[in-house]
Parts: sequence; C-alpha cells; structure tokens
Amino acid sequence: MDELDSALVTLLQRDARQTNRELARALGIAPSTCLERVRALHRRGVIVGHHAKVDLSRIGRPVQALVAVRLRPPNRPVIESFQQFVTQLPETLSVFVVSGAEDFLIHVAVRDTEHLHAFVLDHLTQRREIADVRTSVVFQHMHKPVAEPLPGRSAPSDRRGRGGYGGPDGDGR
Amino acid sequence: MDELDSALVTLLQRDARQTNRELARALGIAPSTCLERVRALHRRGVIVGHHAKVDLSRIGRPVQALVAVRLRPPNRPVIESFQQFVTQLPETLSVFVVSGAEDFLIHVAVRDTEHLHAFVLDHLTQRREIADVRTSVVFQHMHKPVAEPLPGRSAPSDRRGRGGYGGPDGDGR
DNA sequence: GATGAAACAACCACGGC
DNA sequence: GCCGTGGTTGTTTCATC
Repeated sequence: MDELDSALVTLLQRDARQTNRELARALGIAPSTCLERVRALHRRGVIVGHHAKVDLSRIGRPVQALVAVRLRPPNRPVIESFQQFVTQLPETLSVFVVSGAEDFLIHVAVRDTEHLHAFVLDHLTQRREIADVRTSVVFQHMHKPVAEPLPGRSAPSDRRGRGGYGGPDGDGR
Repeated sequence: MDELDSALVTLLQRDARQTNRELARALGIAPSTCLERVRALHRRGVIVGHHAKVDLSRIGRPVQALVAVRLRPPNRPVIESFQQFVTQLPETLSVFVVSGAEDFLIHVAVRDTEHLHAFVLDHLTQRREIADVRTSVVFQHMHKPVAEPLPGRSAPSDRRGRGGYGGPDGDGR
C-alpha cells in the first residue's frame, strides 16, 4: 500500500470506468504495470466492488429519512434477527448498528412522506422487540464519493510480523 | 423508465463493470440496443456515476462513528457554512442534514478511537456555532449496494429540472 | 426504436529488462 | 517489479428494417 496504490484507490473511487490506459497515463506508469497494481488491490480486498450510483429521486424515491430504533432486550439474538429483517426491506438503504441511546439507525428512501409513515407503522412498529422509534427526515445527504487514506499517518505499508489485519501481501507470485 | 430500464439500473448498481455484452445477454436484447438504453440512463441523470467501493479497514480507517450535532442558531447561513466545513474534512464520509433534535449527522471513518476523539475535540467543538455533540460508535454498517425502484408504483418517467440534492454534480460520461 | 456487421480501441498474457 | 508487443475481445458506428 504505497503512494501509487493510494492514488489508484482515489482515482477509482472517483470514476470506476476509466480505462486502464487513462489510469496509467494519469500516474505516469505503463498500462501493464497499472493493470497489475489494480488487480493486486482487488486480490488484497482493498477494492471490493464497482457500483453504479443512481439518483434516488429519479427512480421514484425522493424522500429520505433516518429511523433510530431502540430494541428490548438489546441482546445478540434480538439485534441480529432485527438487523437481518430490516436489511431485507426494500425501503432500506443502509443499516447502522451503533452504540449510544439507540441500537439501530436505518437509512431509508421512500416515495413520499405517506410511504414513510406506512413504513414505520406497518413494518417497524409491528415488531414486538422495538422499544422506541425516532424518525428524522433527511433534508440533504452529501455523500463523499472518495474515501482517501488519511493524512498524518499512512496505512500500514508492509510492516511484517505485526498483527494488523491478516497480512494482505501474502502471495509471492 | 420502463421495466427494462429498471432491470438495467439494478444490474449496474450490483456490478458496474459488466460488459455491455453481458448486460445485453442477461436481458435478452441486442448489445447495441442495450448500449443506447444505458446511455439514455446517463443522459437523463438516473445514473450519476460509477465508483469503486473500498474496504475502509484496509486503507487505515477501521473505526466508524456517527456524530450528531446541534447548531445555534440553526438558520441558513450557519447550517450551510457548517455543512461546507464538515464536508471538506478528510475524516468525513457523508453528511446528513436532518430534522429533529439534531441538525447534522456526520458519518466519519478514522484510524482509531483516539483519532475519533481528536476529530471531535480539535475539529468540531472548536466551531463556535456548535451547541451540542453526541458521538455514537458504529459497530456494523450494512450498506445495500442496490436501490431498486420501489414496488407498488412506478417512477416518474422523466421529470427534469429537479435539483436532487445540490451535491457533487454527476460526471457525464 | 431495435438489429447485425465492420472499423476501431482497449484489454491481457507473455517475454525481456 | 516494471515495461513493450501481439493476439484477443469488447466497444462503437453505421446502414437497414
């Protein structure tokens, strides 16, 4: 995970459909080299997928909300079963399991406020393990497409013997 | 936005790097037809970009948190200036402007809990407009890669002029 | 709009440095 | 580990229905 990998990760997050040639030219390296680096990033699990991003308001889901949920009792079986349940609902975009006053935060996108209300009443509060629900409408959602390796300290490059995360650079091919 | 467009949107969200041939074959249409449909989705702003997804823990940012912030006074200049400020911080992944007890919800990914603490103390609470901060550690974050057009009612065909959220404009491609 | 064929460009494995 | 080249594949355009 050197400087070059970081640059590749940033560029591919910004636009996953650049051709390998464009990438190589942007970094000043040969296309074949670039290709191998990108493949290594996939092999090591740094890049986990490529997804098209859609405008939710243009697929009939212009209203977003965050629904905070507290469960009772908040033990593992209850948490895990609820998580699985809520993940599979079509309105759900993403699910946070969090510490603090609430246990879950559910990010949903729906057709309109009526639909939102129905979601909470007909899907959520029907579950008996729910102790509390707090719904916040999302006025704006700014999502940064690029998550850069943080400044001030680089990601562990190749410190061997360290118990970090599974020593990605294992295969010596 | 017919049944075919919906299928394309779903498939491209799942994997943006499928070749046009694969897409066409999956839908049972000719590659050239498929290409034109996909282009139309871009033109109409349904698909706004293609982004590689990275494993945050593998780029040195394994700890995530949600930081709820209440501002004072919560008027437009204060909200907008704070939003711009917090969006540009490197720790920030996404920013929700919400209704309810708090005004902002900031999703951050950091190196460790010490870094999280420093983020809150050195970046956020330094701003004078902040009335309250509540930090929740994220134990799990399940993100659904695919947002399907919701069942029960089809999406508006092509209503133009709506500004979505004034965020980063799609890179036309 | 959808289709098929031909020009064009990109990808990818290989051998050499 | 990085680079250039040749065979292969996919994309893109155009004429046609």
